[in-house]
Amino acid sequence: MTEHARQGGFCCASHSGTANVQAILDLAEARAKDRRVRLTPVRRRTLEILLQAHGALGAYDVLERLAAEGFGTQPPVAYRALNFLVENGLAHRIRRLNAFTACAQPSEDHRAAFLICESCDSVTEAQAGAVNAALSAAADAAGFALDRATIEAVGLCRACQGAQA
Amino acid sequence: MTEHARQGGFCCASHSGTANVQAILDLAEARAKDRRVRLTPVRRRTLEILLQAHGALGAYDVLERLAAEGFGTQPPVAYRALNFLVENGLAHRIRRLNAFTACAQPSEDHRAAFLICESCDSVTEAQAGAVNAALSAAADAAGFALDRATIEAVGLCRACQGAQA
DNA sequence: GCCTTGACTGTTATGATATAACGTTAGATA
DNA sequence: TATCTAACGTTATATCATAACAGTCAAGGC
Repeated sequence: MTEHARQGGFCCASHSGTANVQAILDLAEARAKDRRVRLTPVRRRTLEILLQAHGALGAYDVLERLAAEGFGTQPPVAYRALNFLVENGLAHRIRRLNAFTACAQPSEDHRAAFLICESCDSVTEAQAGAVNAALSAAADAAGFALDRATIEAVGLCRACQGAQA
Repeated sequence: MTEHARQGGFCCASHSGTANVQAILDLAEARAKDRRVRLTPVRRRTLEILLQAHGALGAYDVLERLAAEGFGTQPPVAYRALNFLVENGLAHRIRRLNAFTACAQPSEDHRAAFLICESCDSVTEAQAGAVNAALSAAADAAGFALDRATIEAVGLCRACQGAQA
């Protein structure tokens, strides 16, 4: 699974609009200040790497890039930065892919659901308000105190549906 | 994470009622016949192991038990049996725990959601009809052709809420 | 400004999870 | 029974993740 590479070909509209990247980095800075945590160089660079990536990146993919730029070369370097970003709502962990992706709308406390394309491995954040509401209801019914949830859908993205048809 | 052991203490009502185990095994046999697949000894035993377990088991936990009973000793033995069960709707993979659990209601094509207790690691299947409906709607809205989904909630089960209060 | 303190970084080492590939065995079926 | 394919068990290796520790740096008290 080393290659989550979707490097070639066209890019989905929602990702890596350059303006957007800058906006998110600014927001990350602001949030760090708010929360009294530090968006250090590795952390910031890790976020940039995720933002520039098409689709989700594995921790070792991120590590490779960080190492190439003079940051540490060992797994904990990547995992720590990634965990920081996840804890601070700047990135998400995609469990099905053992991978991470930048949060597309870090401004909302949005408890995202993810749409993972089986064909091109792209990951899209979906509006998950209704899904989470339904899940809350199901949890309530079971007497379960819900804290957080992983919601990951697998299927075909719009582009790949066309390609397969 | 080798020890998902919740061996001691009381048992949740939904699991390992012995009668229930037999019923599920019978159903598994029937389904195998239906589908023209074989519920071989390893596969059957693997299902039993999952049914007898409290909570989810890691592949290596299952392997250990299988090996002790004279089945193969290497990881693929467990993974193949577990994947067979998952593919045939007799077990579920819990990604957050890197673990597997027997399906509690294999008779329904129920696309389950899971409620994972942070305190005791118990895993409960929840009614997920509404959740899946909401997810389908969100996928539709994004032009995404949904095939299947992972829905895993983390929080506190009823018993552990009491214990923590 | 200087020192203390705690957070952060990078490292070594190891643990945990998962699969590829191949030869052998056993079931189905013609 | 001969043949074919699915399943099994193995070796080997890939992949993902964290524990523990030493050195470094930034922020706040003095």
